[in-house]
Amino acid sequence: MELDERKMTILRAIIQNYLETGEPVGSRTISKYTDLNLSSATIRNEMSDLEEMGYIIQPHTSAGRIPSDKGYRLYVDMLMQDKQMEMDNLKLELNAKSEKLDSILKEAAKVIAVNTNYASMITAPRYHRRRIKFLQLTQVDNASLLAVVILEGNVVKNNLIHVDEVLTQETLLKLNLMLNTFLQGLDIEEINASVMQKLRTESGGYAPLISDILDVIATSLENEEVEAYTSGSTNIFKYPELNDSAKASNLLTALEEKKELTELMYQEGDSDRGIQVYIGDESPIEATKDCSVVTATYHIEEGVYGKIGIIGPRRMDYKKVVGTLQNLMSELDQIFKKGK
Amino acid sequence: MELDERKMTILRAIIQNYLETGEPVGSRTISKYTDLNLSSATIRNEMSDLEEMGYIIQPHTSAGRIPSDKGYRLYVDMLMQDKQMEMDNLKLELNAKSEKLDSILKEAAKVIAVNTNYASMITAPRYHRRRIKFLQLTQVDNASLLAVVILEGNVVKNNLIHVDEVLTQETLLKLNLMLNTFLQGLDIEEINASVMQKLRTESGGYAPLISDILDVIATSLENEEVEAYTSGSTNIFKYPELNDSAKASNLLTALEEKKELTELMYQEGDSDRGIQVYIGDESPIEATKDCSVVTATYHIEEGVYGKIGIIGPRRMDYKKVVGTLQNLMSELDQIFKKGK
DNA sequence: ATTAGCACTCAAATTGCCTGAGTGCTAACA
DNA sequence: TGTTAGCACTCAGGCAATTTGAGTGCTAAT
Repeated sequence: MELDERKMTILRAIIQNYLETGEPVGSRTISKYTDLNLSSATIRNEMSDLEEMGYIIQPHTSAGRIPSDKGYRLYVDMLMQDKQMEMDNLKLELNAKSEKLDSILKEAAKVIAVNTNYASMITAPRYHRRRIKFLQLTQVDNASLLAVVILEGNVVKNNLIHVDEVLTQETLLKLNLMLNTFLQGLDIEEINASVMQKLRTESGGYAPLISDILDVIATSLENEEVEAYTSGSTNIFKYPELNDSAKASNLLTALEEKKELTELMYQEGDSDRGIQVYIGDESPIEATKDCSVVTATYHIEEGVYGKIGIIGPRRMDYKKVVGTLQNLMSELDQIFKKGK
Repeated sequence: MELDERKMTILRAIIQNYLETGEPVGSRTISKYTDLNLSSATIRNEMSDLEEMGYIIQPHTSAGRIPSDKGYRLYVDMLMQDKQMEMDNLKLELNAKSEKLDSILKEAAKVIAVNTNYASMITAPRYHRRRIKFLQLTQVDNASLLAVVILEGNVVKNNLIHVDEVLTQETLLKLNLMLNTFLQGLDIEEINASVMQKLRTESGGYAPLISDILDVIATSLENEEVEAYTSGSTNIFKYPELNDSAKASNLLTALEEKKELTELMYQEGDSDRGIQVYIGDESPIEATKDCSVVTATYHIEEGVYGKIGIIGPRRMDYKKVVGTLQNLMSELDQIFKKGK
């Protein structure tokens, strides 16, 4: 059987109607809805065909039809082809003077959630391949040193390190110089045993201190779970089909834990494949089997990028979501470019 | 009418039973439950009295009784009097080497949520009256300065500031020295116009830069919404009485927004009144009208403290919750004392 | 190829009935 | 005078029967 023009029109009508109402849609509705001027009976025949082909489903005999995952998939693929999305013009309202990564991200998550009425999540750029740009030790008081590490992309990490002795200004200066000389430009994985060994011998009497410092820096950078911010998770209550307590609880737990979702977002290998859409069972993780997830990538610079995700019901307004994401992506790209 | 010993026993029995089951409790249950050896009929009479006094409520004719807010209140007050709480011994598993405030707090929130099976929230210590301990500018690259501010309690804040010119090492050193001399030991509110004026004149050619810097520092410290972390918000699904979608949605929104809850926690003026319990309508905020909220204070040092809150159903296991909070409070107090 | 008509199906809402838990009251008892 | 047994009454919740209405599939006519 062939998926001709008319069948497509009908399918699209079914999907769009279902997106709006969330109720199974019947033949009569379609007959009025479209401008095909066909009677409900004809539509019925076509719908029967569409069902046979697997694009729509009858939840039970004598109910209307709803799109299957396959149907959604077709619809989404069509959408993605005509790139011309209408975008509402969203703006991040940010404190321009000082750029704080996390507040940008939080804001972005919120903007998305509010605009789309779905749940959103955004991950901080991944440390992976992020290089050390600058590094500094400072004596804060008798017992503690402050270690500040700035990574490419101007991500700042700081750690307090407890020490037993007070270091002189001179020693600190020496240590700082040394640390920077040896570590600048390296990414975390490149700080291997040989580099560390060299540092230790160079440091003269301060080998144990250096070890400590490297240790703290390394663990604080490595152990870093990818930071992630969610927003609008309660939006899911707006969609009755997610609104039974078991499903809602699962989803909310996933949103609270974030870990699994982060994996989902990064799971397509490391490359940036633009906007990805997971419909229902297509998703590799259990928690979102009843939802759709749309993810996108934003860039800070070569090899440093983060992800944005939108989680909503299967009958998500894909058009709007994709548009919003594209918009936000470019907005973020711009912000980070300016920051450089 | 008087609330004699026997009535108290019965009331306590009713509450305890209701805490366990969540179902209205009837006279027969109590007759068996307590060791008073009274028939259900007698209990009925007593219950009728208790209801008249407002300690218990009948959700509908011919159902059992449930505690009223007044009843809970009495129960909680009694609890608070015999301080001897059993505490399960919870331990924060923390990376001992570097102490990062936010990870301690996150961990604490989680520990509470897991231990109690309620939702928890913890706020970072309030900046209020927090003094500047140390302050440093560093040139990161051609276009940006890094400003690190360490506050009492070893809370570290950092900000990148964009500049147009490259400063020499010497200038930086001078600026740093100056900033520290003038600002050390001040709290945010003490940085007033006169201090700023003095700084500007002292700085010679760098007045505009200084203004910028002060601006960034001040706004970043002032605008800081009190940071707050929540955990276990999905625990509320475990309690059927909160589990209808309207209530759940409200509560979860409040937990996500955090703002209102933060206000609740700090609303009792600034002093530390130990453990506070808000039962149902006693709470000043709308979102928790169907819940109980228990808050406690932990201390970092004089005048610097944060709050912990537990949000659960009215029939919360107050005994356990209060115990857990006391335990955690002392645990936190200890951690921060060690850190000093 | 399209349509009107009709019989059929099934979920959801409505109704009525029953049951069991629980109460309040009264009269009897210690 | 406080306690208890007994009984009538209430009401939520569960269950089954019934109705309703939206929607389908099929067939015969156009």
